[in-house]
Amino acid sequence: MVFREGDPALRAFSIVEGVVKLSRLLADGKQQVVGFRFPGDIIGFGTQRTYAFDAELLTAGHFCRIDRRKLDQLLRRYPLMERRLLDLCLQELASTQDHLVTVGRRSAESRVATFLLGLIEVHRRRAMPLAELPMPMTRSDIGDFLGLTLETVSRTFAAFKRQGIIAEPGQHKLRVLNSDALTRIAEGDAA
Amino acid sequence: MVFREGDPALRAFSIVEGVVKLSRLLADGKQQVVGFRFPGDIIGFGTQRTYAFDAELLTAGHFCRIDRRKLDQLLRRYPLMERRLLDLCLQELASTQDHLVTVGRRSAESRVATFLLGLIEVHRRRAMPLAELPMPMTRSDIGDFLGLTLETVSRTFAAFKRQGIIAEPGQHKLRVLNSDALTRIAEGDAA
DNA sequence: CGATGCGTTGATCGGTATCAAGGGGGGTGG
DNA sequence: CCACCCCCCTTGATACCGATCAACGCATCG
Repeated sequence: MVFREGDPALRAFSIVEGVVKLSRLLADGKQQVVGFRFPGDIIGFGTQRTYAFDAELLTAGHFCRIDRRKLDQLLRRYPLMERRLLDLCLQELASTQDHLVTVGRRSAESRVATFLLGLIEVHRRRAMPLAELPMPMTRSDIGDFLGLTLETVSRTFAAFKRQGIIAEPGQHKLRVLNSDALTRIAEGDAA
Repeated sequence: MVFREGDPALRAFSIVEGVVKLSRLLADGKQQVVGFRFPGDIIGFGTQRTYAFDAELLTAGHFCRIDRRKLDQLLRRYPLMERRLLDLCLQELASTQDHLVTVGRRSAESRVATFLLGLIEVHRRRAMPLAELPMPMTRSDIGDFLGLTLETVSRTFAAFKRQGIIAEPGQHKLRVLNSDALTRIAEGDAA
């Protein structure tokens, strides 16, 4: 765990290495994953007293820790930084809204396809090799992200493999063989 | 319409009067409502070139229009305002994440109950009379907000009325008779 | 007076959850 | 080094919730 929902928010973290799962716990023990974060992302920044969600490291990794008070000092000295944080926050808001659309209105197949396309996009933006993507999250994590059970996620992965759309050459490794098909499936079931 | 997704974002709006529905359009014509906004809220602020969603007025109302360029000037003059905007954005982010939890992991009954509790909360915070809340959104709007069909929303309202939990004394008017029951239903089906 | 939009209710279907059983891999301790 | 355990994944059978299809009532408006 990096930090937990409700902990006093004493510092922000810039991810140097590793993948982080952000999630909220429900009363009945279920969790909703609100997002995954990758190297270069900043988590836990903001102005609230406590963190709004759990952050858990899915792989080995390390951070650049940023003390909140020092951050505040920096912000006072360099007002432009505040603008950057606002940008960041707006981006997160937009992506959370996107995700809401996915979870609210799409079939299981379409959700999983959207998730996989997102993974590709993350790696493309970081100019990482696309042939074989690391995918450190478990079926259960993915299910909690997409609002599905882990069984449904597993079945959907199996179906995509049968159709030759993806392959899993090893544990937590993903190869995308037909991203056009994924795009089609993500956009709607027709076709 | 106040503005549409993709329009150049030339100004922000502070809602003086009225209820606004924020939504995104999907490829297949469906829409996902990402939130409702009420008097006192500010919409369309930010740093992006274009608006990230549609904004539609559900009732008569009017705004205080804020020119983007003037806003930028203000921000340069009063850096503290930027902090306020960041706060606002973080709050929206948190509420969108909450909503994601609702849509992703809950039953139809629980979603509707959560929606109604949210309505109450909005009015409580504005110190408005709670006996009879205005509820200008249609069943369809509510369905698109909660990731349900309008029929399911209608049936759930009917069930709540039968159980004496709510009443609708008129068009777009809501009376909550048993908010404890709503809280119980919202938290989980058990009980 | 017809048209249109919103709401209600009923019947049926299907997708996904749930329940269940078993396999495999990696880590730990004996 | 090996055996065991735990966690994750897979696959199957079944149930159920909510979507879909359909018909109708009611108000508002032209």
